[in-house]
Amino acid sequence: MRNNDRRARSEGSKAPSIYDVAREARVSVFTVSAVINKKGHVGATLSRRVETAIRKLNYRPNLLARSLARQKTQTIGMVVTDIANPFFPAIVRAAEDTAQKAGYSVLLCNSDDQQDKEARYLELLLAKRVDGIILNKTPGAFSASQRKVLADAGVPIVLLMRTCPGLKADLVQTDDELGANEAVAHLARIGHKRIALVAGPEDVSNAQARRRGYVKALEASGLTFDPTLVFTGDYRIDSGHRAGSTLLARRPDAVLVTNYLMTVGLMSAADEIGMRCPEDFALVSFDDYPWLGCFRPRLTTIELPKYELGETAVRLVLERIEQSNTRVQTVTLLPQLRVRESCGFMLHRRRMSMVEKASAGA
Amino acid sequence: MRNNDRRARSEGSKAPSIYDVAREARVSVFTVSAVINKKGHVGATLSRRVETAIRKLNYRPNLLARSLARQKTQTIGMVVTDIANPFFPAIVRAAEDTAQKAGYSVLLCNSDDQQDKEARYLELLLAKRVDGIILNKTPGAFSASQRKVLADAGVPIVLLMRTCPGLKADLVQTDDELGANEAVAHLARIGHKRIALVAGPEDVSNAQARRRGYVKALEASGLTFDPTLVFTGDYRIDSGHRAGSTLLARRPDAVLVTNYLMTVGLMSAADEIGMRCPEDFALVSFDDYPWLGCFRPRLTTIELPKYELGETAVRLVLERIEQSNTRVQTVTLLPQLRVRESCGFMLHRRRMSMVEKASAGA
DNA sequence: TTGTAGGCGTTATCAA
DNA sequence: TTGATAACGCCTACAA
Repeated sequence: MRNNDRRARSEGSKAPSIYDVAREARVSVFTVSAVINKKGHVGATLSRRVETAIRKLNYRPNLLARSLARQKTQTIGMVVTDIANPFFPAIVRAAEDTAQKAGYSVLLCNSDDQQDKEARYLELLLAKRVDGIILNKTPGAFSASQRKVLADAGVPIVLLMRTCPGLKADLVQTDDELGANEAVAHLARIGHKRIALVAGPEDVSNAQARRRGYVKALEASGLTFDPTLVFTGDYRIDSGHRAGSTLLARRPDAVLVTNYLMTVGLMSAADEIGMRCPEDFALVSFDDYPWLGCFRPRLTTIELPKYELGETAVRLVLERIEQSNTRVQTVTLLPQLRVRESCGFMLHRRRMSMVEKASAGA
Repeated sequence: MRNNDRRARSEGSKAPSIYDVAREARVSVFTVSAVINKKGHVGATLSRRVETAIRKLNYRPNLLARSLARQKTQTIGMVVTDIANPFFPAIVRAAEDTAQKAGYSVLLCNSDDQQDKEARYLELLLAKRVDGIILNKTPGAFSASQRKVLADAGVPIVLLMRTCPGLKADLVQTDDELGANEAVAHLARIGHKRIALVAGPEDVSNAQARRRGYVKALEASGLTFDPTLVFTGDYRIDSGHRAGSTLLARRPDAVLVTNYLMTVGLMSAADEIGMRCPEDFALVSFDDYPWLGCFRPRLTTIELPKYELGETAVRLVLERIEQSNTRVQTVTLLPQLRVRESCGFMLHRRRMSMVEKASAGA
């Protein structure tokens, strides 16, 4: 009696509703709904009539209305620093794929590592009633009121690559301490003594881990930690450039740069002051990309499994959406050292074989 | 009488609705709604009472319900080939920014250049009742039924970088014929004769344009078009690799690669067969990235204004959402040739100056 | 200026 | 198995 009457007019422009289908098929909306959602228990005859009506009217369920009624949007929000940072596209892509397979969509937000932007986006996601959130937290913690808001909303949150002080939530990350450790150990093994570090923001958990790995590997290799060989950047190109100008002037043997954008900055700084890699300094960079193996210097990198990160993040939110009572879990994926040329390994090998020849000749 | 009664219980978990606010503020939902939407004409007293109630209950409008009621989702769908293709992140980012400023969200979809995926995503976007769609069309046209579906839905569509046969819609693109033309003209100018082309899919408009630019520049430079020097790829790394294996064996002086991923593939192929750029062959690539200037060879590129692309695409959809009666428009942005080393310009200069010296000495 | 009530397009409960 | 009808939470004529 509510919807069935109006719109008797031959649909001027508006999309057909479930009522239109019901009328066309001479059944009730319930039946139509049951057919659409394959609830079974609908007679073959009616079922067929409904199918026909749907095709005839070109009916397409309004997902908005469905979400409102079901109290579930089949959408997960994802806020990352910046999709234009090449670290994220693969992760986002993986998240999209995984979500899609499970019938979910992904709403992407860029925080630019700014807390106010992040806050606004989270607000938006809550207002849109997303079923879950994947969060690459900006540096720093949430305020008490923010934490309360999030808790009250009761939306599952999965942290991505960065923990958040005071927020107990699922977490997907990579073992960055291990990654940095291996990188530095490798550099030390092939003879580098003065190993510099271009670190990420001090209040970002993965930056801390990378720093720890650096320090520990230094100790384990019997090298002394030199604070003047550490530059703290913000994971962006500019800071990498500044790091290069500062650090390279101190003539390190090698430098570990903890993300790709900073490596790009550092390399241009090196260009400007005429220093070459690996001849004048060795370099290992976090993050690997398909193009790093085919340009010079071929970068030695610590690859982070980006696709798995996105996949896992979505898997965790979905699990929590389905049953929120399970206990918080952390998934830590393994990085992988890919030795190429920038670390000076080839130079090292050549030196070694020359030494061998020399001693053989003696 | 419908919503106000239930939920007298002290909100167990559910989010407060506008009715809760109304009750708390002892006003009607209308008043609350008016305050929220700043419709003015609400007394100062009530207004204040409402504000207080909102804060107290931590009320947050349900955007789903609002969308359903207003018949407007403030969301635009964006379907691109693959966000993991480095060409897209900046565009998507720009779109996100621009949309956000206007109060819209962006729903991102990856078609992988597969028509069925594209179709499914378009279906999804329509079901979600997005207000507009930005489409980086897969190769090929829409079927008649698809065109009808899209037309019936009445959703504004803006084409991005690729036209769609049979679909009259707004379009943002770059002048790729010009870009390719300038690149090839430059190559010819510095002495390259046998210039190869790694083209994109034949049924993609921008690939056609790039091919046209190549051919015309060849003609204008008095060089003959050699079909064996043209390889048709699909804008992905693998096809670039195949292009490299095939084309480089024919010893071209130079090659124009029409996107970055194919350049990556071609460069690794070159590595494998021991050919170096620019010594053994010159190269110009479409798309520029911040990191192309600091690795060797420094790539000469045709930069496409990615940010403006995304920005313009959103601007166009928004315009059409607001008034759909304006006539279809095409925006063509200008590419920019960035001469670095891979095109052999430096080698050319050196040769030139040697010639000068030689003739001076004579 | 404010309130009432119906509509947005679904789902879901409860009878029949 | 079906049908009527009340949510879902918001907007918005139409009244008051």
